[in-house]
Amino acid sequence: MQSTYDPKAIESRWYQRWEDAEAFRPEVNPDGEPFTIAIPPPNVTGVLHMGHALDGSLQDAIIRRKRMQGYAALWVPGMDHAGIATQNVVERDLKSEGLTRHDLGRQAFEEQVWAWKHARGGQIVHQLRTMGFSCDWTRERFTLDEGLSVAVREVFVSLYEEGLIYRGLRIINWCPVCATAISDIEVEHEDEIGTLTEFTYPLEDGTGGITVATTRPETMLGDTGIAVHPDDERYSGLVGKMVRLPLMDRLIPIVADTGVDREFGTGAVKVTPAHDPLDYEIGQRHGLDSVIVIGTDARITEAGGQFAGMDRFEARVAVLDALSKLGVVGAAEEHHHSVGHCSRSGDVIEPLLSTQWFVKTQPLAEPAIELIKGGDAQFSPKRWENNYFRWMEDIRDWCISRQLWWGHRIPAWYCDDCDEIIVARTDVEKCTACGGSVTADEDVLDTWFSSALWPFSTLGWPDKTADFDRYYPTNVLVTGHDIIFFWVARMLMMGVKFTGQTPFTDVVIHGLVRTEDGAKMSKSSGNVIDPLDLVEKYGADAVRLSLLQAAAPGHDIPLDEAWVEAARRFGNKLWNGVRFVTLQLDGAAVPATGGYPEAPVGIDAWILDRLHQVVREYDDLLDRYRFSDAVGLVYTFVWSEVFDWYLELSKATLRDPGRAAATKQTLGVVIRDVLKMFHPIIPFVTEELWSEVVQDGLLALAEWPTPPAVTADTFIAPFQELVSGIRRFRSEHSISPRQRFVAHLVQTDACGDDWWIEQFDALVNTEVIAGAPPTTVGYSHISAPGFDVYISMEGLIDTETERLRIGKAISDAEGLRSRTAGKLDNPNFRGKAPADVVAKEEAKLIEYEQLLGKLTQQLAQLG
RNA sequence: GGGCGUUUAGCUCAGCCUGGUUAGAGCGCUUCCCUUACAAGGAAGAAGUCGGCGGUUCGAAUCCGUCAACGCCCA
Repeated sequence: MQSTYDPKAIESRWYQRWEDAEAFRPEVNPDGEPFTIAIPPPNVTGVLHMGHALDGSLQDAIIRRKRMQGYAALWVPGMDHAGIATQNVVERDLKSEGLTRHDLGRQAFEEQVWAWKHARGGQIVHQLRTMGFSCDWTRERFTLDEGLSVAVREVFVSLYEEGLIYRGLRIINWCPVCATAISDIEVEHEDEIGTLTEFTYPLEDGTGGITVATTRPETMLGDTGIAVHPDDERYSGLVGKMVRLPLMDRLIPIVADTGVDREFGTGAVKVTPAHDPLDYEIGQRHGLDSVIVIGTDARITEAGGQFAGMDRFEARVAVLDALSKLGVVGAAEEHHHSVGHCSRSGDVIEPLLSTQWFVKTQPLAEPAIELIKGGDAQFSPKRWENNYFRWMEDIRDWCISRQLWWGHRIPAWYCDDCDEIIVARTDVEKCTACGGSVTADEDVLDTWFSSALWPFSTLGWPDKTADFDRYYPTNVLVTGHDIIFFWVARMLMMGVKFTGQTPFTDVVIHGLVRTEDGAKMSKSSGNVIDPLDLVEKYGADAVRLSLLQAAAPGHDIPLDEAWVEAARRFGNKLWNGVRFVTLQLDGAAVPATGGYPEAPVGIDAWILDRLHQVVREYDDLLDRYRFSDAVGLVYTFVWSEVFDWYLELSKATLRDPGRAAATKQTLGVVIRDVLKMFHPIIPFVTEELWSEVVQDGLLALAEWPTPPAVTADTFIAPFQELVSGIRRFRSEHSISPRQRFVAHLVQTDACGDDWWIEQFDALVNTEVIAGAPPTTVGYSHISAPGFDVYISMEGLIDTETERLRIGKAISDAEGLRSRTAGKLDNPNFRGKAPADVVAKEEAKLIEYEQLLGKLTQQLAQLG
């Protein structure tokens, strides 16, 4: 073995071997109970970022352990087609050649996107391999695959037939840059400071005017009414009258509507039904016209008269200016309001009256809420359920049509001769009503519509496939809290609707990876940390380990590169620990399973007992998705117990021919089980080390450890305390580690063995004389439960320093004693606390008092 | 306006669900040590009134209430 750990060399060699062995196919455990995870599909345009690295590390930690536990573990990978993003990428390429998609035409454009997908899309799939994620690539899926497209069409048509998908004229969110409608949750609201300006519209009868206020003056071109609250006495005489809309010279009515907020502005509002959701409702109730004055290109339409062709923001200024000239503009004041922006392009959303396809979500939401309430599925951490319920209980219809060319075409055809709309599973050529020719709907579906089907469409649904039968429903879904609404909620709705059961039983929610100082990573602020850079620098294992260490349930993770570096150092530590073991074993292989010593004693029994406890606790934490705690547990166990203590202690035992064999055996199985425990976290280095230790088979396919319970003596903790005490003593007296001295060791409790005497040489460079305490004065005294050590002060110890050392020890011990005594003196504590807690405190009190007695005596003996 | 989260060592964070150890980790800091597994290391140490106030309890970082600051989501 090399003396240093080189992640790059190791990581390049294992992934292919795993795939060659088909290790990631569930068929490796043909008799195992199925365990399935469907990956949150990354965008086909995507490249690996920290979010994917975290999300994948969590899923891999879960699935690798399940595989080792004998489950038929399946992690289904794939990508989604990312309608808008992918179309944008290809359009950008076209633009560099001076072309638009319209120049190519729809079919040629689609071919171009497929060509792009095959040539340059899906980089992320290879990057996921770099991270070591154990997906079954033979089952990789893409949302535009034929099978998944069948699923999409089946769901669309079924929902349409049931009346849960409809086509309708509604105010939708229009993104002028993306040139498509988007759904409500793709709109991000930002608080902005606008100007609330008052205008006065003249009454037709010449008896004055009515003053309204708006932050969007340009929309007045589309006003078709004025609304006031019916109980608003200021305007009660005006309801029913007509006003003359300035600039447009149009007569519009004043109506009374309870939807008007009397406190806002003047209490009278202009009504623009085609460009505001609330106005649209008012317009509907009062039969007002809807005049679209801002088009899909965000410019004023022909209906905007003299302003036609002007950009909406230019028009805002121009309209205001024109109104000023008419003398109808009144007060203007700063106004804080929320403005919707497209989450993809960032452009200001234009509310626009438009005919689109919608999913009627409420009937779908109710059973999906029940899945969680009834315990068929649960969020972890549980508190995210509240978030889910709040959104689901107030859910609004989902606009699913997109004015794009890349995606699942909406399976609707319109008769050219009659009013018939045909929605069908197979393509339609003739009108089913009149036999006339038909025109296909131009639009495609929201990408999330196909993603909502992912857990079952990837397994072959709607066909009754063997995979669907065996691996559905999936067991765990791991994702960030940012897409609970976009994806998790919709999968639950579609899953229960179409398969009759929950698509997954556990929803593990994790946080977002942030920068070291807690800022959100974003391209625009240039603070993005590329996981592949970190992999290059520290190795994929280090990236995985550091993310999992930091992954406290459901919390955001500020990523400090120092953690990644520390994680790589752990890899080096593990590497060298294994190197020590293999040197001791001198070429002998450790069995892949079992091989535990029959009747271990001494340090072997101690470490095997700890191993047993740690595996149990680790399993419990992982079962509860407490990744940070679980990793912390085994990390500390390996470094602080196995390496810092057991390995050091074993050095003495290994020199003893009578005990070396048992310790070698113990070293082998302990390190082997450590590799097993760490494999789901850091697969590459553990697999490499497995090939050195076990020398057979793949760790990825090895059995999860189940070390037997061991009865261990309890001497190790006091012994550790004693060793630390002597080391501290050296440090406090500035005694060089090289300076050897004699220590009289007195054992006050029988330990049943004298193994520790030889340990002093190695651990504290001290010659030990065991037996009775020295009778003369002039000794320093170090105690631990069961042990006393006396060290001659002559030529070694400065009396004044020793006085200070003992004085400090006394005050520390006195603090502990009084704290414990205080509890025990309280009759309520004795009366109400559980007996074992009381007993523990009593034992502590005795220990502290004994220690204090010894220390006081020592101080007295110093003179 | 509604909901959620955060506040613990110089820095970045665990621990709180399920109350009881001398409150932990990494990085940083101080001192010593290149002891043939590892200097990417070892040993020892300093460093925290657990955001404020109030309550429940024999006992609170942990449970409850309240206030403050910061952050996120929804409207």
